[in-house]
Amino acid sequence: MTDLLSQRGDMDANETQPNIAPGGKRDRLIGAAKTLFYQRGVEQTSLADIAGAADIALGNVYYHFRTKDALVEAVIAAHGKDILDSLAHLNAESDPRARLRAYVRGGLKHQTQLARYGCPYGTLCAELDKSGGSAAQSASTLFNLYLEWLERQFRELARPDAAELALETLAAVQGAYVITQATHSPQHLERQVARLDRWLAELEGGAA
Amino acid sequence: MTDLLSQRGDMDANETQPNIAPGGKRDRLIGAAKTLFYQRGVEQTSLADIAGAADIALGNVYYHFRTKDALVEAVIAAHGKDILDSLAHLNAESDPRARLRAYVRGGLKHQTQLARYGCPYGTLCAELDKSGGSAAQSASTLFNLYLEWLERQFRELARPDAAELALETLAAVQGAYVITQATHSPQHLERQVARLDRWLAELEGGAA
DNA sequence: GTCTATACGCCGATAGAC
DNA sequence: GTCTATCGGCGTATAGAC
Repeated sequence: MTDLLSQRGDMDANETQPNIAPGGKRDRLIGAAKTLFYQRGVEQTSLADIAGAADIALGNVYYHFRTKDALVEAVIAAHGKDILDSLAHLNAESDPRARLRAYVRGGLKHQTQLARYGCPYGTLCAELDKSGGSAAQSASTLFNLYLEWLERQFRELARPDAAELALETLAAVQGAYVITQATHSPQHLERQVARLDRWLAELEGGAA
Repeated sequence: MTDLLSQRGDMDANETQPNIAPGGKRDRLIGAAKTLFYQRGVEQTSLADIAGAADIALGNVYYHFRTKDALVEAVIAAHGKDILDSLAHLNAESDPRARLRAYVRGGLKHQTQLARYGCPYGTLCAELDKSGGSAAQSASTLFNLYLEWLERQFRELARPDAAELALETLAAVQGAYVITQATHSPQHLERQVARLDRWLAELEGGAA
């Protein structure tokens, strides 16, 4: 999980400088794959679909990624970067309680997508886990990014049970996403988010 | 959702009495499919896998189910029956609070499986939802069975917010399952279940 | 009803021209 | 680096003997 974000896939094989420009193509492939994997699932998305969405010839995909699995890993790494970016954004909030409340309310921004396709990370983890490949382990690290951040916030609230609260919070959010997708009801998400926001607002714990 | 459990698949086409014996073969196919769909996912499970696990020739599968989708629907119906059975079992508890607590503790019986493959119904719903087929709608009815039962229990506890509490409970349980699978940690499930059990024990509400 | 054999299409991956 | 063409394998579904 340490070098999850520093790795650039599997390009730098043995050449000193394979290509200076990181190339829009590689990023376009990852972006298209990220979207399609999320909407249709990994197994239901063919490399031809991804290449088409990224306007790249099918055979050329293999220049950037040796196998489909390598592309999956790159998408996971891109998700990790997205998560770190959003957490950095949350850190701009004034105090830990405000950060936590902004975190749970953040799901409302993707209400429609969540109701259709569920949580991008949760559903990806669940699918890869059943496939049994090595990518499952990489995907589970995405949750750890959230857990560590959550635990830090609760510690700053001087809560001795910070680790417990972090798990409880993540579980509550994930549960809300699951029933939101299953029922296709964005209203359910609003209700659960409002409840969690209230819970955090009333949670005991002084600022550090 | 009404006739989810009464349908027997798509056998009774136009024959008066196609076959008296419901046949162990059909049930064996459904049982094998239920297990494999759960462990590997629907898309990753081929009909050859299922036929092999059920000791039935591949071509013969199509005598019992016109398409793979029909088999998926039959598995969903079987899940519905399992759920109703387990709920009927819970109804043997003396009072609604005891029934609710027995429900959340029930997950501990499948701790190992949950840590490996997640919730059988939740992961199935999530996968089918992305595939876009008609089976997704059928799968979502499984959650409704739980929601209706949960709401009934909270109503018997004289809670005016019974529907809200039902959603909250189901979301909490599903969230616990998601992080249990993602972290492969049965201990996390124990922790969350214990917390929910305590919450239910201390929840205000008199017996009806 | 149950089986074997096979049609047909799609997908991951490769070869090789440019 | 990028493209076209294609191989090999697998999966759903069907045909037809028994």
